[in-house]
Amino acid sequence: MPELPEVETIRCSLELNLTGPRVTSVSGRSIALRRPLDVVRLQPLLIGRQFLTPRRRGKFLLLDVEPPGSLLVHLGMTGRIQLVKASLPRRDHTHLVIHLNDGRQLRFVDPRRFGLVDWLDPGAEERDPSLAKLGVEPLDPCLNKVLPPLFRSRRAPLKSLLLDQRLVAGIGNIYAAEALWRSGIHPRRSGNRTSLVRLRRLADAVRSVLGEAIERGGTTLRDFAGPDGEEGYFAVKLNVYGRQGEPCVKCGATIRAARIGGRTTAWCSHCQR
DNA sequence: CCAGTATCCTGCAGGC
DNA sequence: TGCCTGCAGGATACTG
Repeated sequence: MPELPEVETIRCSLELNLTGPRVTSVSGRSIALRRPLDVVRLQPLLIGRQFLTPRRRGKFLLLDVEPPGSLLVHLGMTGRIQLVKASLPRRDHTHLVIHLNDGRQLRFVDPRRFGLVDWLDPGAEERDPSLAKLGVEPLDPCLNKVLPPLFRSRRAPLKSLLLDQRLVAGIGNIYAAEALWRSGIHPRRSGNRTSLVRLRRLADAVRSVLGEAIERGGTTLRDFAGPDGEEGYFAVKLNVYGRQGEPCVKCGATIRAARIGGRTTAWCSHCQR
């Protein structure tokens, strides 16, 4: 489900609400997620420990604890993290529950099970097979210097390149489509057939689209810091994603959609060349 | 190495 | 109403 802005919003919420209490117990069912979830292994690693300020890398969350070590979390398509009172009924597909000594629980819920929760010993980050391959952080101010040469050496469609986490880490199907629309570039255009000027524009669009989404997430964050404290997903104003058949907000032409690199992609055939 | 496809899983919307 | 199909915001193993 979530892309970088949603993960960053969750990270921010956990920074405000998860640091402090200690873990009293860990429960759940060991089950096949993207990586096998091993609840029994997590118990001695987490019990008695305290969460520190969480970090994010691409769409991964790193929940550091003291003494040192980290929970590595990825939400896949349908993963959710809840930080709630223990009395709140559990949703279906709650795979892991971390009990805290202030009466709350950190829960990992994931119906489709494309997500993961794993343990990283101190220093294991660099060796983790998923983390090690990740490309540049898209919010890095240098993105418009780094992305153009990277994309120019590929002939896959820009849409596919944006989704490749080894090149840029954190963009998903929604924000890839939105960034292409914002920069006026056709999603099927090949990397090596796109000018450096336009690639710089694409990089800037990626940064601004993600940045604005995070700001809106921050706004939502204030709203949902309510009684149950459930993580919510926020509705960003989307200009092309899911709008096929509707008029382009810029030019009025009909938004089209097709599969590119196996993923449905929407674009404006007039604005995007 | 690169590009494209199949695949893991559940839930839901739409067609008949 | 129920059954079936296809599709969903992801990552990766595999193929050519």
